[in-house]
Amino acid sequence: MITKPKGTKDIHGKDARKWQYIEEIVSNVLDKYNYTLIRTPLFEASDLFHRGVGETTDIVSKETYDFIDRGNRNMTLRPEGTAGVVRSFIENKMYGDNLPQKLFYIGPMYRYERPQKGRYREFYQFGMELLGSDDPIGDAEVISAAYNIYKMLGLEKLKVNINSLGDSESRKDYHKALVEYLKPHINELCDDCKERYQKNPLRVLDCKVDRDSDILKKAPTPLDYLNKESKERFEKVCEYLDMLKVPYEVNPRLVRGLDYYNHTVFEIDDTAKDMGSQNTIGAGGRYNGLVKLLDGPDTPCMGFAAGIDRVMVALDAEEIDLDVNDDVDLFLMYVNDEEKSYALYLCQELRLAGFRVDTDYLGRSLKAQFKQADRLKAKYTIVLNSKDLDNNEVKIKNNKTKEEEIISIDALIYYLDENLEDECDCGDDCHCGDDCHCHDHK
RNA sequence: GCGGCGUUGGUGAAGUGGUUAACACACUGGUUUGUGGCACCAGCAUGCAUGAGUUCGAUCCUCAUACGCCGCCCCA
Repeated sequence: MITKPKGTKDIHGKDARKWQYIEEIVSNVLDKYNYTLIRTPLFEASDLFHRGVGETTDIVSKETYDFIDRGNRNMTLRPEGTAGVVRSFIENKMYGDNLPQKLFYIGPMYRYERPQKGRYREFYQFGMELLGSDDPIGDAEVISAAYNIYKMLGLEKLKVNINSLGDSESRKDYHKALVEYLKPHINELCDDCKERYQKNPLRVLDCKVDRDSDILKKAPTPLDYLNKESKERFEKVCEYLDMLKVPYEVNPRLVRGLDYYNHTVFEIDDTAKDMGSQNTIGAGGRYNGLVKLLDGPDTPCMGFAAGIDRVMVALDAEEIDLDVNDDVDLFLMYVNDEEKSYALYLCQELRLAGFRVDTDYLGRSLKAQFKQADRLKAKYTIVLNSKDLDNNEVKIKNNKTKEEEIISIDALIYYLDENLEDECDCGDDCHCGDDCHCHDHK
């Protein structure tokens, strides 16, 4: 038997409905912020990620899915979303359109890693990018949008960490200072940190092992080296976050793994137990240098990305059961051929009218059809009967109340409309019919 | 890239170096029922991830491979 590749998964059944629901919330919320969807290719020229994400990052140096296509081009399955969006921004000359450009994406990303909880080789992210604004309100808004999406999904145990790496000048100063500070202490650090010191000294800061040691507690942080401008900027971001009532914590030792960040960086964790070691459900920051690095005009940007797989883990850890509706409205039963063809027709009419309708496809006995209706949690059932059909009538049964009614076929749509309308359980006494966006109220 | 544990039917799983691989749920058929949901009866793994080895004989022991889960690294 051929099985799916390592670290991938099939999403189906009730889970698939949950995914759809999450994606719907993301789209709806970001639509209110006036972000528009952008879809970029799942694979790009390898150079895009080598230059954009950073040659020395682990993501690029050891986790990409690379392949050579039949035209001998080096291609890479995208390991993250920002590089592709920026490439598209430049290639389509969006910098010439109204700025800022406010874009969001949802889709699969690929990293060649050992799978574990909340981590797959093919995983899903949604993200947003604000391109062309350097104003701190953008930083605050992106963070709050991210926060609000999680809240909208019902997540409560959120922790927002923010920090500032400063502009390139501040960052350079700090880097130098940190290396000098750590140099005499090198042998007291854990083995991983010895390696980090060589490769990416900033990462020593959030080491899980040495985090509590005096060496790191006393180590300089990026905040200590912000120049005046960067510092004022960061204070503004915090001020705006207060205004937006986003609870956050300044974490001076927060650093990010991708090279393109500067100024504001942030991470949103879910603090519920059972999150495993992957408790970061989203992260982002400002990347003012990236567009220019990729040969576009110097354009300041702010962005965010969330791991949908991890959001699913978080929902699970917080024991939130997304209330997805997978019940069918009506199950149609039949016995003989005449009824069968009429069932086919009636199904179509009701579906076009907007109801979720199902029927038997296996020539099952009436008893088995009733069982099937129960399994599908049909709200209503109809057993087609030749005599009733001759009278242009059907007997419809409410499966909850067990009440049966004989109504004319012409009135069927109206009947279902009336009776299914108040099925909405958003708790807000809403009488939205088909176009229900009840979760908007929650 | 490194480490630990795991892999038995549609599902959850018990189990043993040697004829018929427990039990439950689900599923299918039947009986009963004023057209089902209850009850009862019957059916449902020639096979225990794959490959090789040890053995008279392996699902059970050994090794390798694949996949899964968890952790490290790293990251969403």
